[in-house]
This record gives sequence, C-alpha cells and structure tokens, in this order.
Amino acid sequence: MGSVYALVDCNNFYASCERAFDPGLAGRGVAVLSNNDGCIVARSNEVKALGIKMGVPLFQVARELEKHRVAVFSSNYALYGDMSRRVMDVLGSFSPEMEIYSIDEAFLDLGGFGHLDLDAYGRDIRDKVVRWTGIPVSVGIGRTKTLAKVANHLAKKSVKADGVLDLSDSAWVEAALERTPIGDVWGVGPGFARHLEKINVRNALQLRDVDDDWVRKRMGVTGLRTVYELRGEACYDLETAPPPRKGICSSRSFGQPIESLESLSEAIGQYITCAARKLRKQKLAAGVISVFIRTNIFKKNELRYSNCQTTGLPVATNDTGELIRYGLAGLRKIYRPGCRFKKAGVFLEQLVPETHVQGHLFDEVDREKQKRLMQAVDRINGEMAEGALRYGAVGLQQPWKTKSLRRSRRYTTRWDELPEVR
DNA sequence: TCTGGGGTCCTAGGACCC
DNA sequence: TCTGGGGTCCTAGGACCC
Repeated sequence: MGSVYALVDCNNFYASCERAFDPGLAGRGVAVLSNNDGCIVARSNEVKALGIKMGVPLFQVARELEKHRVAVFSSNYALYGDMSRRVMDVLGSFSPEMEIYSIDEAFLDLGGFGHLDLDAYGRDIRDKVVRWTGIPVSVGIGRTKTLAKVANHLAKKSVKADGVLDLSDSAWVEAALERTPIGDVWGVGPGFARHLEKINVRNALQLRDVDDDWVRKRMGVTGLRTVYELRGEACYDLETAPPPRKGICSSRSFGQPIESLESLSEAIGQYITCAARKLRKQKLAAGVISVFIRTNIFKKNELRYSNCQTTGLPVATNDTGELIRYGLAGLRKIYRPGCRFKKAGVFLEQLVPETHVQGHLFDEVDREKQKRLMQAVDRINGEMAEGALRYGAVGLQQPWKTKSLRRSRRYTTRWDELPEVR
C-alpha cells in the first residue's frame, strides 16, 4: 500500500467566511479586498463568472462590481483566522496525520485507509465541514501531494465531481492530467508556464512526459520534483510540525503617502511592535533587524526612492523597545526628505530560540527585567485588545494607517461584534 | 485619486581559503 | 596563445506558494 494524500481546500475562503455570518449574501456576488482596500484577493463564484481576475486593483473594476450589486469587503483577518482554526479542527478528526498548508488548505494522510471507499470518505469530509462551520470545501485525493492538488482543482471545476475527486486509482490519472492546463500545476508559475508553452507543453500530461534533462536545466530540482510527482513518485512528505521560521516580516502600504520622518518613525515603530509580538509568540529572538522604505512604484513621474538598512544587534532580542531603538536608528540613515513614501516594513532575521540567546561580556541591559515587562505587556494586550498598551513611538493618530473602510464584524473573536439574530 | 502581505527554496556568482 | 583546482560561505535575485 503506497502513499495517499487528500488535499482539502476551502472554496473562495475569505468570501465564504463573509457569507457564513450574513445570510443576506447568499446568491449575491462577494469580493474581498487586500489590505488598504487595494486589490481583489477573494471572489465568490458569481464574481469569477464576471471575468474579474484575482489581484486586479479595485478601481479598475469598481463600476462593474457596483453594476452587479457585488458586496465588497475589506479583509478581516481576525475573522478568517478564527474560521480557519474551526475548519482545521474538523479536518483533524479525519486523519491522525494532517499538515496545515495555508490558512485555507490542509493535506491529510490517508495512506492507511486503503480498505475504505475514498470517494465516500471525501464526501463525508466535505459534508461535515460545511455543516459544522458553514464553509464549503473541495477534496482532491491522489498518490502524491501534486496529484492531490490536480484532483482538487478538477473537483472544484467539474460539475460531475461535485467537490470531491479521488485519483488514487491510476486508471483516471491520465485523463485528469490531460484536462489540467500547465499553469494550474502546483509548482508551475507564470515564468515556467511560458517556457513550457514554447516547447508545446500545454497540459499536465505533456509535462509529465517531458525529458528529465530539459526540466532539470530549465526548472531546477524543484521542477524535476514536480514532474516526478505527476508520475506518481512522491517527493514531498507530509509536514505535520511547522518548520521553524527563518525570518519574520511586517510591512504595509500607507493609506496615504507620507513625507515626514516623524510619521515614518511611527509606522516603523508599529510594524516592529507587530513583528516583535510574533517573535515572542514563537519564543524566538532576532539577531538582525532590517528596515525598508519606498515611494510609490506605480508613479512614473514622481521622485522614486527605495532603500533598506540592516543592523546587527549586539545580543539577539525580542524586546519591542530595544528593537524599536535599533530600527529607528536604521530608518534615520536611509530617510530622505522630499520623497512621498508609500510603503515601509521591517524584517527580523537570524532567529534563535529565546532560551539559547548568546549573551556577551559588555551587555549592560537588564534582560530579566525586559522579559518581565514584555510578559506584562503581552498579558494586558491579550486580555484587553492588541495595541491597548503600546510604545509612545507608534503614535496615537496614525494618519498613515491602512484603509479598511468596508470591514465586516469580527463575529467570532469580539464580544461587542457578535452576530445579531432577530 | 485608487495597485497586498508574508513566506519558501534554489541558483549563480563573488569573496575567500589552502 | 596563455590563465590551477577545489572547497566553503555569503548574497542577491529569481522562481514559486498562498
């Protein structure tokens, strides 16, 4: 008995979350926007049918959306994160081994389930998730993760499959691969797709049969793994424990361009606060902090400037105040007056477990005290709300803040935003 | 007017070493 | 016409994912 994987993927996840709490949206198109209300990042089937593509700027399609009475939402990550957790809880009951692959997808190991009717099992998964969480999902089953992905794509598209497709029986694999456009294969992005189309490889079946040397040379070892996986040879195992993070990033576009060092410092202070919080949640400390700022890359006729400053810390830390101090010093080195900045962010790198921090001889910081302070801050913010207690450096007005004009309620994580029933 | 954010892995090339 | 060979480490950039 070889490997069998199921890929369970939530349909139009963010749009489905909005719908789960607002019955008035049934049958109506739903679109969800990126941060800053900039681009379309999730679409219900009605919106996809209008030909509105993933990632297009809102302003290009705003009239079209209005014409078709599409409900448009700012992204509401508190809601989506919580709904994701609920879906994953249900999925976890269907296999002892699960890999949470993204906010809306998980692989299940069905390797020991050979005696079962896998198609029926997949339908059971789909039915229970939608009944218990309100989120519709599709299930694809295959001998490798890449084949499970292929199955999942077809399960979503095909009316006959009705949301579940089992390709673990090799009899159906070729037909499925032939119906899968090259760009839909997991691991083939627009760059490789263009390359492949030049040599007349247009679907997954043709990709499966491309010469190994060609693939190795043009697509590297990752490309070769994809091809092997299409042949049914598993190259990727389930990753049940998330690998330790190598870097943590926090960045945002501003609601409106800013010029002053003061505002820029507030924004950077805010992003550092956010990144440091993530560090502590994972019990890590950072040895290096980088700060970057840039003007609007879409404005051809404005002064353009983009720069990044990386600073090594004497002792790895996850203390917000200390990181803000080094980060703002870095910012001052790259700040340029007269530029209209549109985006900024921070990276924390060289992450080590907080218990394994290398001290050094001349360190004058009281690290025990720092640690107790951070624990207190995190506890208070956990009980009240993130940001209830914050560093003066992040400001109060925050005029640079991301636009989020159409956010729905945080139905599941805030007492004051519970759904109401009449 | 209005254009997301957060990650991973791989590769090529340069610096440096013996 | 000529230029050693082999190794490591680091970095920047490019591909991909959601």
